[in-house]
Amino acid sequence: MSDAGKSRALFLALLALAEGPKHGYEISSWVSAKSAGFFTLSFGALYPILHKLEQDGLARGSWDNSGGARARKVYALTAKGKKALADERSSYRELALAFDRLLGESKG
Amino acid sequence: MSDAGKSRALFLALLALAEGPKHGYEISSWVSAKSAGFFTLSFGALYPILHKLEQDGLARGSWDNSGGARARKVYALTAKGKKALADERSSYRELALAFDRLLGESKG
DNA sequence: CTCCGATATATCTGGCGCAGATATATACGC
DNA sequence: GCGTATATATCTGCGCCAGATATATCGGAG
Repeated sequence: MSDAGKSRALFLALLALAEGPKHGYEISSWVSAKSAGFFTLSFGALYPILHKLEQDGLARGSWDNSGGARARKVYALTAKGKKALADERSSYRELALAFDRLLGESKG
Repeated sequence: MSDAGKSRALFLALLALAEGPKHGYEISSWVSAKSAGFFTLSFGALYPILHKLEQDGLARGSWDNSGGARARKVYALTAKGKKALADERSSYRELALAFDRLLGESKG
């Protein structure tokens, strides 16, 4: 198997952050909303990804304790993260093309 | 996460069998050839799938001991298997559409 | 003022899909 | 007789992810 599209959850998280800085809960909501419920990003999948993103320097996380809100950690894509997303995008495009070729050949 | 596209290997195996009955080794070769090497279906993934396909009545397997060839088990899609493939196809289409909508929105 | 649901982050567990390694056996060319 | 390609099969380990669980705060309903 090709390893393209290895982790959907990672791709979706990067996609959410590409629109602007967000905290975990917000990313999860964004994914559900923007995909009309088709995709769901569970917290059990999301948080480890967020930590890895920060650890690998793809996103910068900063605590927002601004008054009257429970503490939330806001993540913003770094330049490296934007590049990683671009890579994921082209991987996805290749994957989709490969599938389309296969699907196109057999039975219109 | 949506469970669409849960198993690429299964989809690829069904796709190979849709073109005509094949045995395991042949399915693996077909996938590599038709995708120009983009996809690879390892035997460790393929054989368990083939057994499950037979067990679930999606494919019928029959041993071919015809003279001068090592014994090979040829699988052919059943009506149920063809329906399963049609379902996989439409699942894939939905998945691709969902991704395209998401990708289209952020950064054309 | 208390309960409850929504917000919010986080970890742990188990299941599943798959690649790679390994085992076994036969056909064919050299 | 030997190596390579053909052929089926299982086992192991790793990575991804859903669901369960824990903890804490905020705002509104009662």
